[in-house]
Amino acid sequence: MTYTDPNKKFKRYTVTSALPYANGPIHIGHLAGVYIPADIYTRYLRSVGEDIVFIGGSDEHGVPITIKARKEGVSPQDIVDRYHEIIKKSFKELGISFDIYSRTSSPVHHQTASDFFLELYKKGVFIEKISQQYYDEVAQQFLADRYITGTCPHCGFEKAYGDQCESCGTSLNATDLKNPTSALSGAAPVLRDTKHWFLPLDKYEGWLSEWILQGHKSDWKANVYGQCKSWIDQGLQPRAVTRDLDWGVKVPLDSAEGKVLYVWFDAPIGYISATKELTPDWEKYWKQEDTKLVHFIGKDNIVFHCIVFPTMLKAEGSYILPDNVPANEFLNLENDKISTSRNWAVWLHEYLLDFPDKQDVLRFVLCSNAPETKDNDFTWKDFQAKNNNELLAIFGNFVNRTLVLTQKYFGGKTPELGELTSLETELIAELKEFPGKIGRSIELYRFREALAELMNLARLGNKYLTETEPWKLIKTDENRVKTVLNLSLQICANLTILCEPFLPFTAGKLSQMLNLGKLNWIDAGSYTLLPEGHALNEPAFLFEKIENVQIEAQVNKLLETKKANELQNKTTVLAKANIEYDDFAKIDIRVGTILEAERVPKTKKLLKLKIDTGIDQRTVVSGIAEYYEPENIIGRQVSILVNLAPKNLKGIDSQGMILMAEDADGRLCFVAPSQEVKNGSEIK
RNA sequence: GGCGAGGUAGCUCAGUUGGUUAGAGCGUCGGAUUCAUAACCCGGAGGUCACGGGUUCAACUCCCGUCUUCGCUACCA
Repeated sequence: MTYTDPNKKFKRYTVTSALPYANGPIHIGHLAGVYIPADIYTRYLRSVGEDIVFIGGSDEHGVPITIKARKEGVSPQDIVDRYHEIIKKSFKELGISFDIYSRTSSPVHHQTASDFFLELYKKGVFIEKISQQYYDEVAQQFLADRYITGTCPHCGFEKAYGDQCESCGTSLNATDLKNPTSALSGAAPVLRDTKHWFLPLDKYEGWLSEWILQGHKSDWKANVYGQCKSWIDQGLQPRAVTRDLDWGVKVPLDSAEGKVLYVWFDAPIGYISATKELTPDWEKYWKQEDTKLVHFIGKDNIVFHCIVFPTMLKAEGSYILPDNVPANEFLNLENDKISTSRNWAVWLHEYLLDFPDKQDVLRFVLCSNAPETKDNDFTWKDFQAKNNNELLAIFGNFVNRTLVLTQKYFGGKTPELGELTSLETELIAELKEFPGKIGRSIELYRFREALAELMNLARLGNKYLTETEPWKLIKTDENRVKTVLNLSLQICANLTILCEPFLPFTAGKLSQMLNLGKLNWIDAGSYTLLPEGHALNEPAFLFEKIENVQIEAQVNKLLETKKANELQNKTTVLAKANIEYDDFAKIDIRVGTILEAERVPKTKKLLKLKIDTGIDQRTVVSGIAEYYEPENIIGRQVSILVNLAPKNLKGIDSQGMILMAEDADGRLCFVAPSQEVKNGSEIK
């Protein structure tokens, strides 16, 4: 029985958490954004007595995994096996309570995804398109964009990938590359026709608009709603659901040899296949209108879960749609973006080793600091402060002082509840409100708020003890002390129930110390959870202080990473292959002077320059607007490549290229003669 | 440039449909206390609600503009 659905519109819940990509371990960003909120939500609903399945699993297909496998000389299966195990184990140790943690390489998933595709195919949902794609004739296969390297058409970097140039950061199409080379065989690939199936999102625009823009205007988070609106308003395009690749779910059609489902198509179906693996009753969790489907994801996944996947479900026809998609923003680490490739992260499996038995500390910190409404920052100093000054000082300390006093005065047995003063009746009335307040916040996906409310219950307890001063009263009025400690113990019992979704390990310890049986949310709010004379177990600390040395060790670890990264940045790009003098002689570089400069409207980086090259005056468009103000560069001498074929940019014919030096972080500056020379002077 | 989400106390965040004196936690300062892991409890200080206009009797809240952070997207010979 939930607080926000008193009429019981929903009879059961399907909660999914984004499938982590199995090419690396889990870090705190994943946890704060997705898994901790999802786990709190799930544990709460279980405690409330709802029928719920909590689904997770590894996303194991896609090109990056095949690339990593090639690099390491192992099979893609080896890669996903490795990370799947690390991820699964670390989730379990943190207490993320999946009902099933599956994987998309499982046979059930392959079958399910395949069937799903076939069903849409039979319904005539897809459109087929033939396009040209690079094919490696030596390796006899089509090449994913990532498998093609070549010269970047923008910056000339020779090892740009087919989807992106790592030198200038531009995203590319493989067909943009000059001198494309296959990473498989080293051969020059050729363009070949290939057929692919597309999901025509454009045809569902009207429906999406009605369902999301009208139907979920008030209950979806602002960031989620806004992002969806932005996509729908801009107009949706058909999206390819298949790829030429041999790692993934095979396209179940005769004419689709060597093709697999595109990873974004197969991954969300993983939620369904995992449910299938979990229970033969899976259909009621996916196909009955009285099931509430909730996707926990990060903001990078909004479009897939709000637009693409629902369109797939809608097109299939027999599935329910998500009721909510509570996407979180991003978590930063020590003022810098978390990055797997730069190793700038706190890795869960490392945390679990460095801070044994402190799962709840991480859960607490990441929940209280979760990026629910905007990007947030994790710092080790804050981690320490939250543990020492809140979790320990308020929660742990209250429990400890209550148990120690009970041990001391009453031999560890729950004393009897005597006469109640107005102080107690107020306390009892307040206590009664907590389950509802916390529950409602959780149901509305306001986990920070819920956790803060939980802490307020411990505060209430501390205040009660301070106000009644049982350590003084014991000398004069033992009966009164019995009442005070009885109620304090009842608060501890309530904390046990209410903290479980957030701090399951603590709940376990508390339950053991209080010698409690299994209690549920419905029991909370009561002041008679522990009967008179109930024997307690030996008290122990719930939390321990985190010392400066431990924090310094973690900070130093990050500083090391930073140093290593800087070193790496300093290493310059390797020299290109040798050329003959004749090749160089073809290049005509002159010194010229900037006569005019203005911004190209509606661009961020482009300046339109008029250059006196000594030969002529010509117009050049240059991407330097982020580094130079137009008015500051007029009259400057620059180097200009004058015999480059003209190119039209934003409607302007650019006749040449200004030479720029670029450092590791992409900053540009002019390359110019060290003293003024005549315009038109050759550079050689 | 377009779109989306932000910009509120030193830090992390609340502020519902515009309505007394803008709130909370942590930190800080002071007090009280000693049952408790120097913890708890009480109190104080601390805010031009990014900035500039406008609507209104009244604006953190609504409208317009500017600056700024993050994300997506375009361009960057």
